[in-house]
This record gives sequence, structure tokens and C-alpha cells, in this order.
Amino acid sequence: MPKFAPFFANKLTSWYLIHKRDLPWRGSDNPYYIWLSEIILQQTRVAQGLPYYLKFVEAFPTVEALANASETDVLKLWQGLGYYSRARNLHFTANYIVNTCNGVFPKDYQGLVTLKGVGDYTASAIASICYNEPTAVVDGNVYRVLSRVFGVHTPINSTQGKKEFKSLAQQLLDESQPGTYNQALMEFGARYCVPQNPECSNCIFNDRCEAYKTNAVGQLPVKLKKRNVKKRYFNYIVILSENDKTLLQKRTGKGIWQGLYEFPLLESTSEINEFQLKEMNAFQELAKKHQLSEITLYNETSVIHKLSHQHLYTRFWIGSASEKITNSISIKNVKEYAVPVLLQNFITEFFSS
DNA sequence: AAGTCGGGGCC
DNA sequence: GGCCCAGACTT
Repeated sequence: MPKFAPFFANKLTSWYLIHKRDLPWRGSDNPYYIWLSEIILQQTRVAQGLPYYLKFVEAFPTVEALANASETDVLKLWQGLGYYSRARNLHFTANYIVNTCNGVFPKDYQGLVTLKGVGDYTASAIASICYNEPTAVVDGNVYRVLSRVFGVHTPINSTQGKKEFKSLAQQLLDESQPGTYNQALMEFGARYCVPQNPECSNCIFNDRCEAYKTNAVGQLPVKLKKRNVKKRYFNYIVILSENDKTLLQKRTGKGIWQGLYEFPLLESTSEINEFQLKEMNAFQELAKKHQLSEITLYNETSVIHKLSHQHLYTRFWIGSASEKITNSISIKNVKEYAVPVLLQNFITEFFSS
């Protein structure tokens, strides 16, 4: 264990008490609010998650209120935040807490980590903040700060690295105030020891920081590999009927956007023109089923929607249908459905003009 | 152990 | 363009 561990915790906490942001979940030790905030903030910047937290607390002030909502309503409120399995697990766990645990959250790390959507980080955060259990959190901020200050070059996304950083974080933890200490470490990473161009010359740790000493700040933390981004080609068929109805389908099964809605989707292996679209069996079935009379391409240049690991080259095709399309919904009700941002952008542009 | 899962902000 | 974000789950 590093000799200056006690100094590290003290300096960190002192810094935190001065510089911490005033966030709505801070100051509470109600596990419902802490749990909700932690799920929302997984892989999500505070600035992006904050409005969603406020919306959720207002719509669902208690875990019972969240459990009583429908998954559809929860997904609609989550729309735009991404990683939608978080929303589905959130709703599932709310029901589990209410129906199986008498509305009471588990009281320690071991119990919390069994909840769906709650892993090592989130269980540690809730346990330390709500119950003062000395469990160290390790998130992206912690990896960065510890790798730099203590000069740890083990890749943070390797099995060995995860083990090593968790162990180091646990040794450094101030057990007299684990919740405050954990938040201080993360806040320091988020606000001072940032990924790009941190102000090392004024840093409170620059007399001790291994990365600063060895001029390795820009190389830490070490991360293995780059992801292989795949290209996919989406063709959305936007059906317009004479009585202002259209067709939306729910995405089921595996893959992106599970549980969200979209227009009928035809995926191709490259960008296609109208002739090629009409050659597709799936299109012919759709055209026959809904008696599509004509089809026109809305955007000549594809919309490129970028996800972490795939780029979606998307074209919207507008089709006119007979009045009697089945399972249709009114266009004015489209906004009631949770849809991917890619579709929300199109809907806003197309139906409001 | 490697893949998968979103969207946005920053450089 | 690439990287990262108060990570978790599946295969």
C-alpha cells in the first residue's frame, strides 16, 4: 500500500468539500434516489443525465411509483439517453423491490449486486453512500486518477487491470467516510484530472503523481484495443395513408434499441436506389400487404447515425398507402412512442414542416 | 475474454 | 476522425 494513502484521502476530501458540484442527489442517503442517479449516470456524463434524473424523480417520486408505471412509459421517459437496457432493468428492479422486498432496498453490497442492472460499481456506490459500507467504487474517473497518481500501466479493460484497480481503490478508501471519499475521487477525475490536458502544474497531487513525474499523463490510463465499427444500411419505409395514419413496429429480440419503436425497416448490404428497393422480397411483401401505390426517396444523401460500434447509413422512403392499413397509428400519436434519436430527428423534421 | 449496448461532447 | 463518459450483461 502506498505510504501516502492517508494523505491522498485527506487531500482529496478537502478538495472535494470546496469544489463539489451541487447535484440534486447529493445530500440524500435514500437508496431509491441514489440507485436511480447511479443507473442514469452509467457511461453517461452528469450534464447529459441530470435532466433525465429530474424528469424521473418528478414522474416517479418513489420506487412504488416507478414499479406501477408501464415499461413503455419508462422507455418513453428514457428516450434519447441511450443504453436502453438500463431503463428496462430499472423498471424490472423497481418491481422486484416492491413485490419481493417489501419496497425496501437490500442493505449491503452483497444484496445490492444481485439486482438486475446493478454491477460492482453501482452496488459499491449505493452501499457506501447510503449505508456507509466501506466498498470502493471504480469507474472511468477512478481508473484515470489512480493510474496516473500511482503510475499503474495495467490496461484498465483487462481482467488483471480490473482486479488490480479495485484492490488499490479498496486500500486507499477512507473507511471513516466511504461515501464522501468515493464521490470525492470521482469528482476529482471528472473535474480536474480530466482525460485531455489536465492542469497538472496546479494539481494538488503534482508533488506525488507518478505520471506527472515521468511525463506519462497523456498515456494513462492504458486501454486495450479499438473497436471495430461496422457499417449498416437502413431503409425506413414511412407509410402515409389517406387518413393520416402510419406504421410503427416495436423492436424485439437482441440488438440495438430493444423495446423502442420504428418505421418498418428494410436492411440492405449497401446503399440502394428505388429500383433495388423494389427488388427486395421484404419490400414486395410490405407493398402488397399495405397496398403501397408509390414510393419516393426522402433523403438522397444518407443520414449517418453513429453508435459506439456501428454506423447506420439511413434512408427514409415515403410510401403512400390505401386507407385501410392494418395495425396503423395516427400520425399525431407518433410522439407518444419511444423511438431512437435517429428517428426522432426525422419525425421532428418531416412531420412538423 | 471479447462483444454488445447510445448518444453527446470534446479535440 | 477518435476518445470518453459516475458500466453491465451476454456469449
